[in-house]
This record gives sequence, structure tokens and C-alpha cells, in this order.
Amino acid sequence: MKTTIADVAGLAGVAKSTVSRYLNGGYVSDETRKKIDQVIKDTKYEPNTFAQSLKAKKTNLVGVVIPRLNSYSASLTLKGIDEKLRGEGYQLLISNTDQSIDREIESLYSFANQKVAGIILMATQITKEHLMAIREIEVPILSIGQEHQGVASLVYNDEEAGYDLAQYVLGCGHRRMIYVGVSEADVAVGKNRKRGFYRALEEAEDVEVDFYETDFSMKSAYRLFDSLNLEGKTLIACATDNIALGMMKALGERGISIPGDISITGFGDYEVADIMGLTTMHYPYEEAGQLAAQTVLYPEAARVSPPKSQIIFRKSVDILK
Amino acid sequence: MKTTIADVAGLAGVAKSTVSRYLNGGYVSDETRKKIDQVIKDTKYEPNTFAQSLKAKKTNLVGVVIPRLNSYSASLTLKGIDEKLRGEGYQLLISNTDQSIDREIESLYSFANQKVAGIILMATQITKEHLMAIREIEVPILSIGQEHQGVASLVYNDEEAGYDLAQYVLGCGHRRMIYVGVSEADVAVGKNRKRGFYRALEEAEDVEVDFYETDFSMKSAYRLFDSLNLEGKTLIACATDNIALGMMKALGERGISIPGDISITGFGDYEVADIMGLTTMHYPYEEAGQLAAQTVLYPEAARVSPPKSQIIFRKSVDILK
DNA sequence: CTGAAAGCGCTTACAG
DNA sequence: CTGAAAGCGCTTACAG
Repeated sequence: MKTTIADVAGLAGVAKSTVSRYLNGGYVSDETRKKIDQVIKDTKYEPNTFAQSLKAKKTNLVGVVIPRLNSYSASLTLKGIDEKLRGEGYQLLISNTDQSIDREIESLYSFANQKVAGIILMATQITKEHLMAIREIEVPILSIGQEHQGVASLVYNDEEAGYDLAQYVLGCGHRRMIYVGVSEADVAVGKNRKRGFYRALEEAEDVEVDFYETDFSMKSAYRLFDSLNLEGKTLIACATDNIALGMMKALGERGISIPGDISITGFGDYEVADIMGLTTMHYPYEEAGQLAAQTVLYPEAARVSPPKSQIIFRKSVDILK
Repeated sequence: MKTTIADVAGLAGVAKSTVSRYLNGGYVSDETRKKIDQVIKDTKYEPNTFAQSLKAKKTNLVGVVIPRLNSYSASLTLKGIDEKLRGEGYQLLISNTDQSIDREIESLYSFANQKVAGIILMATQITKEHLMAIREIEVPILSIGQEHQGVASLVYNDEEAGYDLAQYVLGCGHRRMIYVGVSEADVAVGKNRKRGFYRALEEAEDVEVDFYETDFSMKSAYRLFDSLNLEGKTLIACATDNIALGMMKALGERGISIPGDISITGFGDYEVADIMGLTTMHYPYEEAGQLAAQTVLYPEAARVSPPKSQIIFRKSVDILK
């Protein structure tokens, strides 16, 4: 039989309320404390979390809504979140939305209904419905990656990352390039990365860049390759490593050598980037996850930034001068 | 104010118990049913899960204990689990153990304490402590990947996969090879894969194979490379794609061409295997995850198998004859 | 088919 | 500092 607070109280010769106070850090005399201590140890008593939650109306659960489970950034961020949460005595509840916005909204309400202590939202965009839900549910929420008026967020400085990478590439002597991005509906990856990249280009002289749009899958990038006009270009800058990888596959199959014939860069520093020798921007996903967990549990600022992204120099960029 | 079952009962002019019965599929007259229906729609009533769990002593949560969050197989399996669970109205609770056995055990107890409806255990091995915990907690449990007397399990046929791959490689004319495996403490990957592989070799003639052991990280494999005696070998069979990838990195850096100078194979068919052109064994991780969720919720057999693993032919194996 | 009552295991004023 | 009592929102026999 599972021991309850009543059992503990009985064995310790005190009232249930006293045990409860002991458990929750209220006033208890030293003597009483010792007795209860002992009984709890003997019986291995563990409070029933439902009973607790029913009264206290909150849980030790933190919900994470995530657009994809099987992506490098997602799983590493999750790892960081989990680490921090565990340290603070919280449990990780996951809702994979499979990139469906409806499911993101649904998950928000469902988490709220489960009285999670907080929600970490890895949205691809923040719509009116998101905003409504966030307002309505009254649960501390933190958005990772996407930023919006009135919702606490943890954002990478994508603009700066784009700028830094472009600066580097420019420094290597590249002047004719292709930028393969994603939809601007994704403010972080689609808009900010590109903007930073372009800003650096504008500050330089005699630069030309063609823009192409694709989605996040390696396959789409791979397919897009044939539509690219490579004429005179020396570099393909890709908005994510996955895009770069898709391109590299196409390049390899056509016998176009990297960086001899053409240079390529990514963003993200996925695990594979290393073996593929891809020069890319490292994003501190795991640290960001930890920071996110910390922030959703103990909010301070409405906007927090993870460590700066760093360029990882590998061999996919040719030095032209 | 959140509406409760009492509110619904009041508005519908019936007793709480009737509403409860309505909710749980008990006897309710058509007329009553309609009234309650309407009220629930109007008030958007949602039962408080804690109150439900407190009485019913079970939840709609399924716990997954997982050794690593950021691995290809893990996240894909998780995806499969989540898909099935969502369809059945269950939520995914995750505990990342970071390869710590102590934490696996802890998680088991902690999940039990949270009254999860079931636990899916992705253990790296099943120890006595595991067995004790499993026995004690009385929660339906399913082990993925590892098999043990008396614990329900979903296992890949690793022996067969190893055998099939070796058959293929033999068919390509390879006779002098290296097998890079992992510790046999991991029965599935360390023992069974290797055993299957070796069994096929024994059935052939004039075959030589050298064995080396490493762990699951790409880095360790990469480091191990220099200790390999490649003399006369035509193929390196690796127990996982990660190991193969580490080897490929080392090979690439030394200008040794694949498969011209040496062939290589893996197991797992990670996403990268495709761009790297690695011939490997495809494991149906996502399907296995779905099957696992199904099985832990509605147990039938004590041992269930996912679809058969398939060889994915790419270009890392040379055809010698 | 329906309702009144007890109880799940806690927490929280309140009185002492 | 401690205890008795009420209540959180449900479910479950039980009686009708």
C-alpha cells in the first residue's frame, strides 16, 4: 500500500497539516521535524503529485511545444532544457506539432489545462492565434527563436550572425554569390539572417548576389540546385546547414568540387557539418535550451539572448585573395 | 473562473455523478445526454486532470526514458512514439538519462510515482536494478532495443541485420575485413549485430576479419582510426553509422578514397548517410516508435518486432568481382 | 437511468 | 508552533 500523508502523520504522532507544513517549508519545531524526518525516511513516503496539484493548482511540469522532434537544433535545445529542468526538479512534457500551426495552438491550451508551470514555445512564426492563446492561458511562456511584442522570448542574434558570416566571406574575396534562404514568414531564419548578410554586402563594393528561396529540408535544397544559375558565382551561402548539405550532395554528384569550383556556407553547425567540412555559423542550441528553462521558471527580462554565434572555419570556403 | 463538473451539473439540472457518468461513457438517457452536451459546449468545460487522476489513479501520460536526446535514432523513435500517443489521447513525458544507469532507474520510479499509464524504456542494458524497479512499480513497461526475460520488449532483429549485411558484402567479393563494434554489454548493437555478421562470414570460405571496439561517438571512431591495421583489408564494417562517419572523416583527411581504396558500411541509415553515400542497414525507427506506443498502451505479445531492416545500397562498397 | 454521499491525498486559512 | 476542518474537482459504489 502506498503511504499517504495521513500514514506519516499517524506514525509521527502529529497532524496531517503539520506534515504538510514540514513538506512545504512552513513552521515546524525541531523536535517534530526530526520525528517526521525519520518516518518519511522509513516509509519512503512520496507525496501524491495529483493531490498536490489539485490544491495548489500547479505542477512541476514544463511543456515544450516543438515543430519537429527529429532535427538537430530541436533535439539539442531539448537536451539543454531537460538538463536545467531536471536540476530544478521539473519534468519535461513534450508536444511535437509536426510544423502544424493549429497543433501549436492546441498544445498551448492543452498544456494550460494540465497546469504546467511554464511553456517553452519553439514556434516557426507567431500568429494572432498564438497571441490570443498566450494571453488567455495565463501560463508563463517563453518563445525560442521567434520574437514578438508582448511575449517573452529568447532569440538568437540572427541578424548579427548573418552579418558576421558575410563579412568573413567578403574578407575571403568573394564578390559574386548566391544566397539560398527560406520564407520571410520565419522572421529569425528567413528574414533576420538574410538581412544581416545583405547588410554586410551593401557595405562592400562591387558585390552581386542572387536570391533563391527553399524550405528547411535537405531534399528541397537538393532539388532546387538545378534551377540555380551558377554562372560566374564563387559562393553559395545557405540559410541553414541542411540546405547547404542538400546543395553539397548535388554538387558532389555533378563532380563540382568544393571549394575548388565553388564555395559554400551554412548556418547551424549541425553534427554533420564537421565531417562534411562545411564552414558554418555555430549556434549554441544546448546553452539556449538551458537558458530558456531558467527563464521560463524564473522570469527576469522579457527578452534574453543566448551566447553569440560563432563562425566555425572549415574547408568549404575558398580564399580567393 | 474555470468551470467545474459541479457547474455543468448545475446548469444542466442534473447531479455531478450523472455528468461524470456521461464523461466516462456510463448510462445516461438520451435526453440528459443532450442537455449535458449543450452545457459542455457552451461552457467549454474541460475536466481537471488532477482530480481525475487522484481518483482514478492513472493518467494519460506515457513516460519515455531515453539515454540521449540528440541522436538520430532516439529522436526518430520519439517522433513515432509521439505520433501514436497523440492519436490515442496520451501525452509524452520524457526523461533524458544522459547514458546514466542510475538515472534510468530513478526515472522509472519517478514515472511510476506520477502514475504514468505506461513506460517506454530505451535502455542501453538491463541490469538487476532495472529488473527490480520494473517489478516493483507495477506500470506497464516496454523495452525498446534491449531484450530480457520477463520484460516486454520491442527488438530489432540485429542478428539478422548483421547477417544480411555480411552476406551482401561477401557477395561483393570482400574477404579481408575489419569489424568495428561496441561493447557486448549492449546486447543488441554490441553482441547481436556482430554475431550475425560473423555467422555469415563463417559460412563463407577464406575470410579474415579483425575486430576493434569503440563507443557510440563519431569522435571515438575517428580517433580509433590510427590504430587500425588496414594492411590487405578491403572493407571496414562499422556497427553504427556514427562509427562509419568517424572513420570516413579520418579516411577523407588521409586522402584514402571510398570505395576505391577501401569500402565501408554502417548500421542505422542516419540522415547523413545519404549525402555521404554510405551503404548501410536501414532501421525503421519511426515505425518502431509507433509500434512501441501501441504495445505499451495495449499489450498483446511480450515480444514484438518492427519491420525487417533493409540494406540501403549506396556507393561506399566496392564491387570486387 | 439518476442522485446523495463518501472519499482520493493533499493544502490552507483559522483558531488556539 | 500545532491541529481540526473545509475544500480542491473528480469518481465510485450504493440505493432507489
